[in-house]
Amino acid sequence: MKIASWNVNSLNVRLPHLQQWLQAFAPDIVGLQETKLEDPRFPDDALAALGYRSVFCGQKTYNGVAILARGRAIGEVQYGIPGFEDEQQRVIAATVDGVRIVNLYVVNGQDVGTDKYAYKLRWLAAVRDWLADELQRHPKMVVMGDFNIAPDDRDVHDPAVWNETHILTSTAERTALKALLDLGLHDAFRLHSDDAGVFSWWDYRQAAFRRDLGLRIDLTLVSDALLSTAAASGIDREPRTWERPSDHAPAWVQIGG
DNA sequence: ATGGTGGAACATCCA
Repeated sequence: MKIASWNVNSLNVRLPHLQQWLQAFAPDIVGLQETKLEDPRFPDDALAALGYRSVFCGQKTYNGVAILARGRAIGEVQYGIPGFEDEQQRVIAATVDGVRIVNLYVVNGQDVGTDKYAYKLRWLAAVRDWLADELQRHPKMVVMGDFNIAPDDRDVHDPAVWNETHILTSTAERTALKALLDLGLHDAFRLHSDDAGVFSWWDYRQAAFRRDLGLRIDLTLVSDALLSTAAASGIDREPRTWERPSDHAPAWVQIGG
C-alpha cells in the first residue's frame, strides 16, 4: 500500500497536476494540505472518476486538508484536534484498511518569537497529546503531512542558515517533532536512507528548485506496529518539475506489498 | 538588511 502526502498549494490551481500524478504514481492513500477550498467546492467527483474516495475539511484562501483512498472505504473521520479550538482547518484523520491515517498541515510559524510561532508550538503540543491517546486506540498509524519542520541538518541545503534560531529548524520546533516521534513514531524516510540533501520543498523565490536549495519538511511517520512493514519511502520530485507547480513535492511510504 | 515568487482576492496576508 503506497501512502503519500502532498501540499498542493491550492487544489483549485493544482487539480490537473493532482490528476496527472494520481494516474502516474497510483498511490493508495493520499493526504493533501493547503487545498484552500471550501467544502462545497472540493472536486470529489473529479477524483472519484479516477477511483478515489475523498474526505476533506477546508476554508477559503488558507489551509485545508483532505484524505483520498483508492478503492477503499474511509471510516472514523476526525476533523481537527479534539478539544483544541482552532479556526484553521489543518487536521483530518480517518481509518483506511485498519490503518489510522492522520494528515497534518502544521503551522508555519513565520519567524521565531512571533505570535504565529507560539501558536505553532501550542498546536504541536496539542497534536502530541491527542496522538498519545490515538495510538492507544489505533496502534497501526501513519502520521503524514507538511510538518514545516526539517528534522536535522541532513534535511536542509544550508545548515548555517537553517540553524537553531531559524524558523523550520529552531530548537523548540525540533524538540516538538521529537516529542511526536517519542510516542512511537518513525520518520519513514530515515528507515531507508541516511542521505543528506533530499528535499520536499523549495521556495518559489530565487530559482530555489533549479538550484536545489530545499528542505525536507514533508514527512510520513509510521507507528511501532507498522515499522516492520514499512518497505520503502521517498520523495517524488517529478511534479515539482511541471509547469506552474506546487512548491512542495509528494513524500511517500510503502506499507507491506 | 531587504526582497525575491506564488496563491487568493483585489490591498494585503500568508508561506
